Amino acid sequence: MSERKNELFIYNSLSGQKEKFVPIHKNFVGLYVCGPTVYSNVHLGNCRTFMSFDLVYRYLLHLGYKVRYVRNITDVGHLESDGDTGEDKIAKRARLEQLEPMEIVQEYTIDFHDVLNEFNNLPPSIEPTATGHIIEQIEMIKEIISNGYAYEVNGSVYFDVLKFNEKFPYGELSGRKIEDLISGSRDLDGQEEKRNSLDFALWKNASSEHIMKWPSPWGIGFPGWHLECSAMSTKYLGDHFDIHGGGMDLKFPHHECEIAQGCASTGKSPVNYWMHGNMLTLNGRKMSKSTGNSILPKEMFAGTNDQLEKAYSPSVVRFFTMQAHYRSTLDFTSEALNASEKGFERLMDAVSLLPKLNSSESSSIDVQALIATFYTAMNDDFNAPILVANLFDAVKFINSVNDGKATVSASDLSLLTKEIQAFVFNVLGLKLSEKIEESKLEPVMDLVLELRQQARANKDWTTSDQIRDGLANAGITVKDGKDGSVWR
RNA sequence: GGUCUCGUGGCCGAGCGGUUAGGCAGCGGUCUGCAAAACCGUCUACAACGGUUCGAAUCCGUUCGAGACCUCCA
Repeated sequence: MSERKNELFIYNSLSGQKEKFVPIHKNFVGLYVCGPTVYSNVHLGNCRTFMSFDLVYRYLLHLGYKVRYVRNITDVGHLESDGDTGEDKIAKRARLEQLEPMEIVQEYTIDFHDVLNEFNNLPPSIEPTATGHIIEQIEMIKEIISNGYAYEVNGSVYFDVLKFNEKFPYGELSGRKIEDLISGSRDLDGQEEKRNSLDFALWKNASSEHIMKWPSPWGIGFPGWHLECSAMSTKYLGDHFDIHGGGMDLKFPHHECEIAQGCASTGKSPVNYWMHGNMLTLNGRKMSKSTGNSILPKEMFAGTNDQLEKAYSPSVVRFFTMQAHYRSTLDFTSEALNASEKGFERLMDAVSLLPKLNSSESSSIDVQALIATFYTAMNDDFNAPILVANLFDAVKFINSVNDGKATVSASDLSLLTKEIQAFVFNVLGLKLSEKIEESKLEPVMDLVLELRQQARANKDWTTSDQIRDGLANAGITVKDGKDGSVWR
């Protein structure tokens, strides 16, 4: 599939248009995605972003790229509020729960991994933590200071945005003009140390009661939030790499600051392609921890949230997110989920049918052309909804072959099977619905269906319906086809 | 207040200058002991008003509505 690599286009937030993807090093891709701050449980909105980039990662792998995927864990330095006076989020949580900060970090890191694993996200190649890279962050601050783009005040170091803007465009990514930013910024407490309110902290002096702190050339303190991503992406991907992703809400100021830090320390912009995933909305509003407008994955799998009619499996939720483009907002409702669940089952039924199909002399449709549409969709900025629509064309074809209303040649069948399985399982990351002890159940079901078939042959509908209803109560659906019955 | 995005049929959601997106739901058939599934057919669209164009959901303008960012958030 290597020739298909040359046809991938990615929407670059920096330029505002789709650009042909050309990696810095042939066949290799460096991908960095901003991870979570582990001070509470991840909600569904967070998960959508990580699923979006999981799709990107998976498709790049499918195209044959060797991808180094780095996604951080923020375990220090993320302040609770603006003005750089707020408490560290993790430290605050630790104080409230009377725990060590690292106990908080551990608890929610495990939760994060569990949930992403449920959604069948591939783990990143490297998952660095901010606290594990204090030295790298200090080194980067030193470089920025020596290049003249940062200054120290009372043991804290701030990035000098106005000075930086003289040489580099600040606000390029988010499309902001520095004058607007200056006039639009509010006066907040605790900013006396800064030369300008736009300046952001690279290092913060820690008060004596502060729990998480480290020694530095400027005294005891802790790193600013924006710095960790710059330090860790540089360490593992170099000072210039291919793709940087994250949620739309990180575009400003976080990613803007990352660009500034990169330029200020190395003289060049750190990233070629910036990608931003859009938000998941609930009741028309962004899902958000701080406003409480969110649903937790565990509530979803258990069906315990009042906003949901019932429980939904991780694969259904994943399929639901894949039916919308990653750059569009997606509205979350039980009704939409129900529709996705039905569609998901139909897709998976067809996929399971694939190996059981009989081949013919020739194919009644152009199978190669059908497969090509899968690539066309994904090459157009990872357009998963189009891919899904095209897969449903394949579903129709598969069912028609199964009904004897269409034909497929042996070679086309093996090709189609290979590609569909690749796109459904490897690219979209969907899984067949979790079946209960299928290996043990299989012979039992064969026996039960055989008995029912005998009853049907004798026109003993009472017995046959009794078996069908009984199985339905056990969560097993029986479908009667021309060539006998199947169950699922 | 500033910057920006969006407004598609009952619901979710693609498309972004000329073709049926797709899924779910609905309706009519085929099949079936019945049901389910599957298949075939079918109905609802592009917020409003102007403009550009041979042609606009798609480009431009205005209005209305919703949302995001500007402050922690994926």
